[in-house]
Amino acid sequence: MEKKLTITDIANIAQVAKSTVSRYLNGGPVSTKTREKIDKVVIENNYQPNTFAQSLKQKVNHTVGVIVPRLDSTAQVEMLRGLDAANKNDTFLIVNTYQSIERELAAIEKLRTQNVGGLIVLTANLNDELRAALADFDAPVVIQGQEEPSFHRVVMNDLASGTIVGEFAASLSPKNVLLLKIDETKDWAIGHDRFLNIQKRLSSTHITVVNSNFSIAEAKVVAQKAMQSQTFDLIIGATDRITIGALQAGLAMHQNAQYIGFGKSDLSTTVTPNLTSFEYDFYQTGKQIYKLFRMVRDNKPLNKIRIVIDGQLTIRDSTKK
Amino acid sequence: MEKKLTITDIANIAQVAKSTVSRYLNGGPVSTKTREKIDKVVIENNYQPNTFAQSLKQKVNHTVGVIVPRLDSTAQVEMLRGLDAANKNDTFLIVNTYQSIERELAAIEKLRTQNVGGLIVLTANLNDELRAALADFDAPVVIQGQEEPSFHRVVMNDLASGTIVGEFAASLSPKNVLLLKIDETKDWAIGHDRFLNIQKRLSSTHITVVNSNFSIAEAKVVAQKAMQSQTFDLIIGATDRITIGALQAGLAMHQNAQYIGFGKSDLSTTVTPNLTSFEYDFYQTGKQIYKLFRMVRDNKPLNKIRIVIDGQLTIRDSTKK
DNA sequence: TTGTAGGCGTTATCAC
DNA sequence: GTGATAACGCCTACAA
Repeated sequence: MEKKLTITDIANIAQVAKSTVSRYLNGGPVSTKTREKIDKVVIENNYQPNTFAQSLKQKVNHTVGVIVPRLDSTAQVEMLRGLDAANKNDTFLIVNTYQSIERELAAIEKLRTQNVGGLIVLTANLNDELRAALADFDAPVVIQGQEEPSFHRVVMNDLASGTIVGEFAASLSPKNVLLLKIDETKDWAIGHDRFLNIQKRLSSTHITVVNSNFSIAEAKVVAQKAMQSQTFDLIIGATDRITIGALQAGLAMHQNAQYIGFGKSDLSTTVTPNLTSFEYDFYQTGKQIYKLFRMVRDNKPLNKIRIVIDGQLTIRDSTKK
Repeated sequence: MEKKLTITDIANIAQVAKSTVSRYLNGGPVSTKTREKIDKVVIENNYQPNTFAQSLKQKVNHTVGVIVPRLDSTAQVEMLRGLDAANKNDTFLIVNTYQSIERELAAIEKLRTQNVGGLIVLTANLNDELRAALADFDAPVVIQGQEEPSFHRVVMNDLASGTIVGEFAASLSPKNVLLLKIDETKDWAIGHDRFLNIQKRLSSTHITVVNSNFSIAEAKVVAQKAMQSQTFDLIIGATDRITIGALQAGLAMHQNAQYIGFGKSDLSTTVTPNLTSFEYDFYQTGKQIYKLFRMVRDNKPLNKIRIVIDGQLTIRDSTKK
């Protein structure tokens, strides 16, 4: 816990100029003899360069802010894992905004004052204010989750997913369907796109649509209420968690429905019955996001880039009667 | 996205010396007239001071590294939320180590080179190497989760919890008990302390002890295997997730047991039946950790400080026959 | 109250 | 290959 040594200190100890030490540290040309001298001193004193001084010079900041709406979500955590896996030499500053717009704005502002070298916004759900704040940001920005033409983005192909799920759902010939979705003003991709084609494919079936939030508990309450007046034979939830809430409601209300979820949580295979679910690979998505970010930072493309991630339907017990 | 303005730039524009601008920025004495001049320029140009240059002088680094073994855990995320809530003006650098010792060592090393102003290690599970690395760290370190006398720490009172759970379990007069725990070499607090007094209180009952990891899936597999040769009427899992895995195994194997978990996940109240669980308030724990960290950083106490968090048993349907 | 002149630790440029 | 020396952007005596 002694005070940190500087490049000057070890230069003095090793009897060389500090510029030589700097060269040594950065792999510049150094004679074997002096290299050994410096080696010794550096190791003995466990020298660590001062990052601030380095960054002060280098100007390129390798800290990138990652804004995530919540951490208690498999999708988010998997994307973070993907970012980590693809990461070359950046440091991620993860900021949890707890699904609050105000916190998100504050986070952007704080990250700005911290001069992060870029911004990755997961499950971006932008209003005009956020859009403006991000557009103003003086470093590359990549967002994920929503179709925002004015930003570089990685989006899930929710329209196509809906078609696939809708077709599969139709093939089950349900009589009375419950759709548990998210308010589309809160999450357009999930609340609107994901369900658009489901509803189209089931247009000849009786459908009840109810909004929930992302928690199991809320989904259970909402589903239970819907079940008081009707009996459903197919329930599609906007996420696995939501579907699980519905499943528990179904159990409590003794309704014997089939269930379909979205996501790739470990929950789907551990709940009984195992959940049929439309799955996105969020780990790979995270990698893609990082790659896109690097691309944007390095090449500063003129046009906004859009990457689309497809998923696939995995059929499990919850849709086998 | 223009190049950043410096304090010198705005000094030039405002026709004052840069030291005056610096004083202005730091609340030093500035006349109303010049203040207004500078105000104008700063706002118009949306000036942001360079954190690196600032930190280079200030020496006190307000970036705190937070090492967390996993993010897909209610306990961890709640502690992070507590840290956020208690946070005064630090920036947390969250590093997920994915439960890997190597990654944890690497994380410590990386955080060291980043000169973080401190370290908070959640659910610290230390081996000698980690212990050494942390002891060497040239900034305050606070750990959580394990009884490590050589570190400032916040620990859960797992011994007392075990007593409470054990007594309650005994009151259910079970005939055959399954304990699903964690390998004690992997997590002493949970694997050993948490179960020590449970086993004591149930010493006159037939007990089977099996190890699992923290995932629902693994717990289910392990429990199912145990159930092949025996029928249990009480199952106690080391965490809620583990208990839920067991519960699903029980369902699959048509065993009608009672269940007790540990933790405070939203799962316990959404699963059917609702889980009786010994609950710790990890959000408050997170706050405590931050307070302890601040205390340590500011006062540099000579002795290691230990804070103990108690929990409470919440009885729900899973132990009501 | 203001401005001048260092200095924080590092890297980059240039002579040597 | 090496070593002065000048930046980087900010802060802080100190002098004016």
